[in-house]
Amino acid sequence: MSFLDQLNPQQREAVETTEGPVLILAGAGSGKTRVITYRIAHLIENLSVMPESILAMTFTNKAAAEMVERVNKLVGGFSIAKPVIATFHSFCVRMLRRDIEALRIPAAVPGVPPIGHTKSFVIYDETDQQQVVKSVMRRLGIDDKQNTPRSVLAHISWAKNHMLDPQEVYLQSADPNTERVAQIYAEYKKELAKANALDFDDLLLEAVRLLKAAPAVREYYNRRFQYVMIDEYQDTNRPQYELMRLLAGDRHNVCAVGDEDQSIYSWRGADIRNILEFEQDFPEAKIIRLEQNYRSTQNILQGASAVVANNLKRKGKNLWTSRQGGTKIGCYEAPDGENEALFAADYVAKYLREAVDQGENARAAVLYRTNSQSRLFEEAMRRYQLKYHVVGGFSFYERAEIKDMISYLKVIHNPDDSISLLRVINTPVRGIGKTSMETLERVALETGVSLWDAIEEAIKRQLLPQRALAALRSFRDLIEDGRAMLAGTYVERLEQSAARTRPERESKGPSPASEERQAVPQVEAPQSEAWRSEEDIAFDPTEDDNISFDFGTADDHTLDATVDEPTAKAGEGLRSTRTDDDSGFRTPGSAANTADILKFLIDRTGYIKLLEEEDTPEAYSRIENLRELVNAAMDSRDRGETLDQFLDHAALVSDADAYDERAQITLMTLHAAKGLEFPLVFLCGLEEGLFPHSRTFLHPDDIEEERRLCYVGMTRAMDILVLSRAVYRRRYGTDLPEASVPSRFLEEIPSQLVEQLGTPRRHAALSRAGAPSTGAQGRSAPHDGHYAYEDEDQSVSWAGRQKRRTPAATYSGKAYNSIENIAEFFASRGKKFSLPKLPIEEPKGKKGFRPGQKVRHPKYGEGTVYQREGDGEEAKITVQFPRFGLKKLVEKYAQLEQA
DNA sequence: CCCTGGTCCCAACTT
DNA sequence: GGGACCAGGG
Repeated sequence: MSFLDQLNPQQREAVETTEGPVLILAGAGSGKTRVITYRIAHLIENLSVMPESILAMTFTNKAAAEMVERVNKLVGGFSIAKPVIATFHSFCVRMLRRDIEALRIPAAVPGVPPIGHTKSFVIYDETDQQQVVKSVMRRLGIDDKQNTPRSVLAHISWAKNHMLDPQEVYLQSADPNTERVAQIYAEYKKELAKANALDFDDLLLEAVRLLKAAPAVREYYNRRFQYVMIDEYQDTNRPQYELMRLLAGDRHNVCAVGDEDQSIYSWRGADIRNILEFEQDFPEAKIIRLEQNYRSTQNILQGASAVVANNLKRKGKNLWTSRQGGTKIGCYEAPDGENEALFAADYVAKYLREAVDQGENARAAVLYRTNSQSRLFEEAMRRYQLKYHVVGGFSFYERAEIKDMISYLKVIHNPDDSISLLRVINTPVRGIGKTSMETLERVALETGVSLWDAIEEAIKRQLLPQRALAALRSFRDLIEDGRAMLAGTYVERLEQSAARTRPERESKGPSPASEERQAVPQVEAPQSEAWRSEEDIAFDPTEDDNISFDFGTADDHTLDATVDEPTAKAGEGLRSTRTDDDSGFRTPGSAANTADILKFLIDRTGYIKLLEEEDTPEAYSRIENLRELVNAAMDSRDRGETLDQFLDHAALVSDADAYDERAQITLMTLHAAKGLEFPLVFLCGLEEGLFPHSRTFLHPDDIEEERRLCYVGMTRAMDILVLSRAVYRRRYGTDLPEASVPSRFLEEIPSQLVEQLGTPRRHAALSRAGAPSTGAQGRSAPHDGHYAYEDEDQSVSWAGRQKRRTPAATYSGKAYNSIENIAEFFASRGKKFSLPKLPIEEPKGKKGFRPGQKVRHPKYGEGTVYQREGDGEEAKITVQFPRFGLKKLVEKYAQLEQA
C-alpha cells in the first residue's frame, strides 16, 4: 500500500482508476512511466489481479525494458507469473506465431496450394521489402523516375498504416502514378505470401485481421487479458488502435497514456485523432491530466513550452515545475559542423568531470535530427577520449556478414523465403551468377513456385551448364543439411546417402526449450521461483487449444515468449519419420539448436576462412561480428528459444538495447530520445532545412510535427540544455559547405531564458588571409580564413553552482582535423587535458615511397611515384607506369619495391 | 560467365 | 560516407 503514497493526487487517481476506460494526458516529465508501472503494481499487489492477465504495450524495446525493470522492483520476486509488457510489434509476432494458421485456408484439391501464412513465417525488414518491390517493378517493366522503389515502398507502407488494400488504393487513385503503385502493391503482397513472409506493417495488420476474423482466437485473448495499457498513445496508428479496441473486448479496461504535444510519428501513420477522440470511442472514459513536471528546471520547461505554443493544432496545457529558475538555455553558434561537434564534446567533458566530482548523476545526451549527423560527434568524442554510446544508426543486425548468416538461417527455417535465398545463394561466391539466377527466376515464374522449388526443378531438368548445376546442388545440399539438423534428422539424412527428397516443410523439430526442461532436473511445482522467461506457465487450464501458450515475460530485453512446441502435428510433411525425441538427451538424432546450425553454416560455407584469407582489419572485425552472432545464438539457446524466436529477436530488437552502462554519453536522434531524460542535453543542428527538416517545408502540419519534435528534445533535459547550430554545413562529406539559416525554433524561445555561449569574433588571419584564393577555394565561405571563438568566461555554473573560471578556449573554425590543431587546442586549455593518443604510424622498412622515387610492381613493372596520400601502411600511392599509365595503389597491399 | 573496381547518385525519423 | 550499377578484366 505504501508505494501509492509516493504519488501526487492526479497520479494516484490514475493508478487507482483500474476499471473502465481511462485516458491519461501526461505532459512531458509528469511521471507517465511511473503511473503505468505503479498501476500494474497496484493491480497485482493490492487488487490481487493475476499478473499474466495484464498487458502493457509500448513502442520501443527500450521503453518496454524499462517498464519491466520498474515493475519488477515494485512487485519484487513474489510472483512467478509476470504481466506481459512488450512492444506492439513483438506482441503481435507472438500472437501470430501462435495463431496465424487460424487464417489459413487448406488445400481443397491436390495441386491447389493452401492460402495463408504458416507459423514459420519470416519477417521482412526494409531491405528485404525493397528487394521485393524492385523485383516486382522489374517484372512489371516499371522503371521511371517518378516511382522509385523507395517511394513506392513508402506509399505501400502508408497504405498499410491506413489499412488500405491494393484495390482501395487503386480505386481511390486520381493519377496514373498511384494506379501503378496499387499494381505494384498487389504484386508485392502476392510475393510476400509466396515467400511466407510478413513485413513490419503486416505484423500489426495480420494480428488485427486474426482477432477480427477468428472468434475463437479473439475470445482467447479477451479472456486472457483483463487489463490493457497503451503507452505513447498519441503515436498509435490505425492498426494499433484497432488492436487496442479488439483486445479491450467488452470489458473496456483499457488505459491509454499519451501527450498530444509529443506526437512525432505521423509519418508512420500515427493518428492524433486516436487521442483526441478517445472520449467518443469510450463514452464512459475518465480523463486524467498530469501537469506537474518533475524533470526539468523552470527555464527549460518555459523555453520548450514557448516553442510548442506556436503550434495551432493542440489542446494546450499548463505544465509546471517546482524547480524554479535553473541554468539558462545555452546557445552556441559554431562556424561549421566539426566545430559544433568539438564544442559539444568539450562542453560535455567539462560537465561530466564536474558532475562526477559533485557525485551527481553524470549523464549527457547529444541529440540530432538525422542519423548522419552522428559521425562528427563520434569523431569529436573520440578526440576527447570520451566513452560514448550511439543509439540506432547502423545496427549489428544490419551488417553484411550478419545479414548473410541470418538469411541462411531464414532460408533453413523457411526455404520459400526467396529474398533471403537470393542473398545467400551466391554468398560466399560459389559460381551461381546472373545468368543462372535469371534461369531460376524464369522457372519459378513459369511454374508458379518459389525459387527454392525452382532449384530442384532446374537440377532435375538439367536447365543449366554442368558447372552451374553442381554449384546449385551444393547449395541445395547445404540448406537441406541445415534443415535436417533443425528437424533432428541429420544423422538419418547422412545415412540415406541418396537423400534427394526434400524434408517436410512444415514440421519443426522439438524446441530446444523442451530439451532443456527435460535435461535439467525438473522443478515440478509451478509455484517455484522460476520466474524467468524460460519457464513455461500454463496460463489457462481450461484452454482447449492443444497448443498451450505462454507470453513469457519481457524481463531481459528480449521480450521473447516461450512457445511450447507444437504437438508435432507434422504439417503437410512429406516424410515425418521423426519420432518423439523428447528423450532429454541430445542424441545425434535430436534437433540441433540455433547455435549449432550457425556454426555448421559458418563452417560449411567457409565464411570465416575466406575472411581470414582476406587478412584485412575489416575482415577481422567481421569475424568478430560473426563470433558475436554465435554468442547471441548460444544465449538464445540457453534461454531455451527456438530458431524462429531467435530470428524474431533479430528482426525486432535493435542493438539500441545493448546499452553501454559505462558510457555516460549517449548520441541519438530526437526520435530515439522519446521517453528518456538526461541531466545535460545538447541539441544540435538547429538550422532551417535540417531542423526543421527541409522535407517538412511543404506542409504546415509537418512543420508542427517538427516543432513537437523540438519540444520532445528540449524536455529531455533535466538541468542543462544547450542548443547549437553551424553557420556553414557540408551536406555531403566532400561537398562545399553551405550557409545556413538559424532554425525558426531558436527564435521562438524567449530571449531572457537564453544565454549565448561563445562569441563569434573575426580573427586576424592566421595563415591564409590575404593569400590569393585559388579556384574553388575562392568561395566566400569563412572557411578560408580562420575564425576564433572565445569562450570568454562563459563557463556555465552547473545547476546554479559556483562559477568556475576556465582559461579561454579557442575554437578554430578550420577545425581539429589534424593532430597539430588538436595539440594546439589542448595546449590552450592548460594541463587539465591531455593530448589524445592518436596512432601515428611510421612508414616501416623500405616502405614510405615518396614522389619522384622509382619503384617496381610485379605486374606493371617499373614506374615513378607521382603522389602520396595518407600516412602509414594505409597510404595510397599513385604511380606512373610507362606502359600502364597512372595507377593508385595501397602501399600495404601493392608489392612495390624500390627500383 | 563471374568478379572487381570505378563512378554516379544519394542521404529523415522507426518497429 | 556508402550503396547501386556498369564496364572491363580474368
